[in-house]
Amino acid sequence: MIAAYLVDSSQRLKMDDLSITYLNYTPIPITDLIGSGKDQKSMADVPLDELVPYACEDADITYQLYEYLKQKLAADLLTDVAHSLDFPLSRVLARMEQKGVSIDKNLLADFSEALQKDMDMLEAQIYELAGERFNIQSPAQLGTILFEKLQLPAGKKTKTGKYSTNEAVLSKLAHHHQVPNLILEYRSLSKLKSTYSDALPSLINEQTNRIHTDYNQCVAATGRLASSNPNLQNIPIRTARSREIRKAFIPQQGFQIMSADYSQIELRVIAHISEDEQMISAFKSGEDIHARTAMEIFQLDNITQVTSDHRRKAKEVNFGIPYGLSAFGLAQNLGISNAEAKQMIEAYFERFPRILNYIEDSKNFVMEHGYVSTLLGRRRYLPDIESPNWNLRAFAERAAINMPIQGTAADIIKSAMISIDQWLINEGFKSRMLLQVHDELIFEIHEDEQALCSIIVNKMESASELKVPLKVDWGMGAHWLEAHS
DNA sequence: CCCATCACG
DNA sequence: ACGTACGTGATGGGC
Repeated sequence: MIAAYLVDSSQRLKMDDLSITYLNYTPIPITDLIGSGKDQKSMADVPLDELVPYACEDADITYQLYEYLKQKLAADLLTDVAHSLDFPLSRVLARMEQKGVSIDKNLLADFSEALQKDMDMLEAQIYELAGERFNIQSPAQLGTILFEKLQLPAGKKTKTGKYSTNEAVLSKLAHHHQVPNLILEYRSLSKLKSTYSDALPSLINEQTNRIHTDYNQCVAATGRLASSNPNLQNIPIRTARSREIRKAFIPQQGFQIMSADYSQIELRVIAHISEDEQMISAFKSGEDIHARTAMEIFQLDNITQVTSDHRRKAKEVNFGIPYGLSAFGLAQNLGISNAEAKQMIEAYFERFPRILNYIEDSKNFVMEHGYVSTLLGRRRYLPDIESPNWNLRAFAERAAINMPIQGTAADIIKSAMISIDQWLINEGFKSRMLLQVHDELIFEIHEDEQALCSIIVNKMESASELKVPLKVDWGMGAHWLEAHS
């Protein structure tokens, strides 16, 4: 199983102060790995987790290790995604990590200051209304204040039996008391400040003056990447104030930030895998897919009959399908009755019967074979499908539905990344790929190379030939927010 | 160290 | 009749 080997074998060198120099200029001494003199081991005896297969393009020795690891793994690999995709991609990721991204720390410093002021005001109001001071950040203390002192109706308990004070619970309390809303407001500001505004500037590397994330190729069970130290795949965007953070992601002098993202890639993948004619024709003709879904679910004859409420509901169904949605989950998210949600799902499957087939096929496949796989053959084993525990089995079923979809989308963008990076390097362009956020690629485009944008978009759209076209939206600007179309 | 919460696709 | 949508990572509280 590829993932299992890669988890242990191919973590790239850490991008701390030391290793940037290390990566660029110093070949890894082979003796560090196999020892020397009479302690010297054969290459074959080196535990896989000590091998660093692809750290430095310029170092012969790392290349040898890379080749060695390829051979070593070849005997064990079930498929060739490792060779065709993940090994080549590891070099692309190493380049992106080393390149890093510029951060406007003055902007973030000002932002932090403004956040702190607002938090201080909220804090005072909360203490006033609660009638005492307490730690707002402590769910335990907050629970006591809200549900014992103020006698507000407690919602769900957490799984450890304590009062839940999460977003869903506090929102429902909004009309009982002012405090819950103030808490929510305080939390969102606090999150922005501690996780982003304060943290990012402190991670600027002194040598490069940029921040360097780690891309982990081996943790996500679906084949997605993960980003850490810092995580640059969860930079805020959903609210007006939070997306200010994105203004701090800026290009170096003479460049612009360009962002290109796949439109509806997971739904397109479902359309392809399930071969549902309705959905394929909707994507082929470039229709508004949520409006089209609304027409089908609510049995409307004409697109002009689709209200914004229809569309909103249909969008939520489309969103939930790849997760193995339930009537309960849909009802919760839409604030509608269980019965209405159930009816919508039934109507959906009646109109998109092949999607239902896909779900049933996935469940049957995983029960028979113990795994599911993506278009390129990446596998996820789901042993819980045999569990006597109903809950674990249900989770495994939903994961079996989701992984081929999420994973195929990951395969596609990985393939695009390899071809774009190779092309940028081979042609000697100054522009570089900086970041990947699951369905989005972010570049730094040199001012003389703006013509590259349409070629990048083209390469992304032709990364895979599906039964539906792939569509990419893109934009360019003086920072990430402006670039994100 | 785990838990709860919340940021993203 | 069961509990409740998939995949991640960072933070602060509290034991």
